[in-house]
Amino acid sequence: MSKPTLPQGTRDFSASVVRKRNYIFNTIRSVFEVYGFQPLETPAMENMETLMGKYGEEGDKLIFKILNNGLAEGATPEKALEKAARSRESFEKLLSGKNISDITERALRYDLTIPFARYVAMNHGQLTFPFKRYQIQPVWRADRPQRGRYREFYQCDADVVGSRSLLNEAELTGIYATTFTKLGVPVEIRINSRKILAALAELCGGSDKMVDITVAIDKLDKIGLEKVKAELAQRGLDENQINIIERYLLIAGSNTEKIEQLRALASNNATAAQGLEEINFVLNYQPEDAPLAEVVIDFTLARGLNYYTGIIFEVKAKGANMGSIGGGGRYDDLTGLFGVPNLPGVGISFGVDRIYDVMEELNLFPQEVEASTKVLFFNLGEAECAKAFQLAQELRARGISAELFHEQAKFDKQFKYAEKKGIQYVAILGSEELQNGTCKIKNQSTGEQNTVAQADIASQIQ
RNA sequence: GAGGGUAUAGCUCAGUUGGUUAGAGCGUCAGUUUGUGGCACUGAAGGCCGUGGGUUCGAGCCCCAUUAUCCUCCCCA
Repeated sequence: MSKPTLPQGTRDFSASVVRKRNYIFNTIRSVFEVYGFQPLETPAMENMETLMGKYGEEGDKLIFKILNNGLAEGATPEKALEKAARSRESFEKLLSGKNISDITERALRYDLTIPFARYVAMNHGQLTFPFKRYQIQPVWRADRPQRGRYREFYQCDADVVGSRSLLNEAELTGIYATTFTKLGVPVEIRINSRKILAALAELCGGSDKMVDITVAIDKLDKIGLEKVKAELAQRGLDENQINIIERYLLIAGSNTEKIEQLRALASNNATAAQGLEEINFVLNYQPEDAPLAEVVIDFTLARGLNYYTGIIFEVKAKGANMGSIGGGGRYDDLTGLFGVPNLPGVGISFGVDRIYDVMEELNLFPQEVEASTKVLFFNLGEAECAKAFQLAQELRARGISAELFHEQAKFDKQFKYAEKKGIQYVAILGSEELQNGTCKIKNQSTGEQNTVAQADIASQIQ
């Protein structure tokens, strides 16, 4: 019998990790709530056709598919054989990349946006627009695990659907800013507009080149200007076009400086002007009570998902070696994919698992997040134990977490248990205290110890 | 999908040109110590050296394969 293992890229979470993760979830959820978003949950699995083709060619490969049941079963042996034969045929088709619904018709959720779009398309008659929902659930991707990348991870999404107002973008920026400030994580919220990228493509003489251009410039941080230029040339852009892109990529400085430089470069392009207007609007609504979040323009920001049409977001933690910890943007017609056209939307996503890793790396979790049991009653004899049990119950009734040591044991052992579990107070109730109706309360961190009346224990440990 | 590293005690890791009975620190358990923990000391338990082949008189060490895991690229949260 070999040791049991976990599927690649999945994890168990022990008590302290769960507590810290919940701290992040609760912080994000509370911000979503105060901005007026409503919760939604969708199933772990969706129909295959709901997901396929929504994330690009690469994305389809990363979707976890669920094998159909009963691939070789039937009411009679003959039918079972027939079914098995059909399954074999379908499997051949699957291998050659054709119709696969005979083999797999369900798949695990890949993100929260597409299931949300599916939900809105199914329920648009009942919803009040603009519809603001948030969703905190795990998603699954058949990616190769590595640092900051898991096969099962949580996303926390907030989307507004049914409104073209840029106020939504401003509010979502505010959600990012307040959440990361509450969590104590210094971040850069990078924004750009797909319209700016479209304008760049227009300036280079072909909107059809937009994908080529964005794919190449998105790599600027990683491979450098020269290699980006080489890649552009390889993708069929001429010297003049590459020249314009180079000037575009060299835009730098403060937000206002960047805007000026872009204006100079794209002075008479209407699409660029629209994009700049969007960016300006969002910048003018920067929240003032969120000092840890800095909103910066990043004209090289492109983002892969091809359904974005307006403002796009990406969040990077400052001082941590980690990819983006959040992202999102505006999509003009997401539900169109599901037969309900003309419903625009905009949304953002938090990557909790990466936020956790960053907070762990930068040591940002407040100590009290890990607090468990508040007080441990020592077990010092039969009668003492009975009294301690009663006192523990009284504390529990008042919402104070209390434990009674499970057996009579030496002080040493009971103290060590309290220490290891990080229990803040121990309550010592021995024969003497039992007789006097008192109890000794010791603060584990300071070593301070007081004898108090049994009725006063709760107030003593608050 | 492409490339690289690692695999030895519960955990982190040593292990000499290939040579007798594979080590350390931490952790665990027990004792010093049955009314005051964290410290110290003493002792104990705990290993098919990832798995399968091969080379050799002899393999934890060399070779091949395989699996797992970590990292990089692609892409992403």
